Amino acid sequence: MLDLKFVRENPDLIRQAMELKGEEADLDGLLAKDGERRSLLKEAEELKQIRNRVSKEIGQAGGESEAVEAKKAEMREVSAQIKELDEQLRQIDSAMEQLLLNLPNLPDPVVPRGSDESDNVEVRSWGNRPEFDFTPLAHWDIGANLDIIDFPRAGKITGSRFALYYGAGARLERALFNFMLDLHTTEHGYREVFPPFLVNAASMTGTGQLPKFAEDAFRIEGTDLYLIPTAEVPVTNLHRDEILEEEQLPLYYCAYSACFRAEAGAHGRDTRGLIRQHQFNKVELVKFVRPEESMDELESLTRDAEKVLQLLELPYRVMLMCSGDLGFAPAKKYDLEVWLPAAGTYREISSCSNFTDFQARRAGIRYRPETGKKAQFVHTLNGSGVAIGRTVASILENYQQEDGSVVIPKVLHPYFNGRECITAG
RNA sequence: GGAGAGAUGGCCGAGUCUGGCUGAAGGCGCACGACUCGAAAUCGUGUGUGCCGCAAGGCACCGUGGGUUCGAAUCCCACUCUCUCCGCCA
Repeated sequence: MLDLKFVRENPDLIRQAMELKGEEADLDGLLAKDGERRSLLKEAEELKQIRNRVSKEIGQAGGESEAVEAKKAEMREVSAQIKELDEQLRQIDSAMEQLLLNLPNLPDPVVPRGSDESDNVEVRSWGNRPEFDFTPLAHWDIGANLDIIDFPRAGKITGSRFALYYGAGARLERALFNFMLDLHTTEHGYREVFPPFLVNAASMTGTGQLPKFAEDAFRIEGTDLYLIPTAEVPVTNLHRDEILEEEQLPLYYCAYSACFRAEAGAHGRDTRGLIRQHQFNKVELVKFVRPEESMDELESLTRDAEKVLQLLELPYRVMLMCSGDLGFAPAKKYDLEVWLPAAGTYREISSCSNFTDFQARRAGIRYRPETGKKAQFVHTLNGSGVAIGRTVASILENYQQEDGSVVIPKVLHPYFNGRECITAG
């Protein structure tokens, strides 16, 4: 969310940002309501001032008299007017709130202009893509051949876009999030959090999933609760409506969670395999930082996520998102894309964003720069560290052998009792 | 699920029965000043947030939302959350 005063004073900047991001929002409607609100507010407050003054007089007068009765009668009328104005104000406020919640964050000046993913800029790449002297299989075939991933039965039990793991497959999933949590907590200084997987609407609004992206989330019928699309939601909302001490910053958290996404609007895309599931596992990194440090913190957050892929020896590249592919809430974002040999493409496996004060303002997360000074909004960041399902897909494909087996990345051996290879049977 | 208690400022905690001069006593913490070579202790002063306004100033906020009243932290209703006891349960 943007500051209302800022919006009022810089409508052109907002218009430019929406243009760059390709976002639509009713800015003119918001500005019109803002003017209307201020005049109503003035009127209401003047009446309240009168009421406060006269009520005090009535109290001081004590007892009953004709003069007092006259004042009461008069204030009855004033109160009725106030009630009416307050009702109008309430409606305008909530309408403005909705409009404000639908304005996108401003892109950082360094973000390249562009309309879609083809305009993203490769910042660096790492690792050597494996060369095969056979035709590499897609991970869903490898998983089926080894009998470690079962899509048909997951479909029977639940439906499409769900997966079921057996044996070494299940263990690989578990090994990966243990490995990632261990790495981030011991090497990168993150505090581990194990959050609820259901959150309320206020939390979803705080991080920006609501109100704009309601159809992307699973909602529990008859409740105010949503299945989390990412641990970003519960973890960022840890400090909702709090004022942090400056010495606490920066705060680094990492969390494993299952993630649930409705994938509305993705019909027919990535229908096979682990790439696009309604439920997947992920280790998420979340930071709360001082505003002046957030861009540096984005760099180190991205490096922390990259380290996972480096240790797993999976080739990847880092993409700087262009304005058109940036999305609603981030000011700046890097995607990590991992190599998938069967498709011969890089696929997003992590998304690292600096939201500046956009989420902090929605969620009321502030810090006090100096005792006695005014509290101000922190900057929040998060990034996948990394998505597990896509990591499994990438490992199966990059580490596959001609005989159908899959070598287990070295760094995972301790999580497999030293086992080095997944074979059929 | 049943019975009861509670929710007040950064924290603790009065005020609620008996509505008004209470944005809210007192304490802690914090900031500044005095004392000190320096510190502790002590003393003094100050210390919430948001909104409107060029300003002076005004308005709002005592869990949330309604209601009663000239006037609500205080009375009434609903809801949410917390705690205690009982029941049930992985």
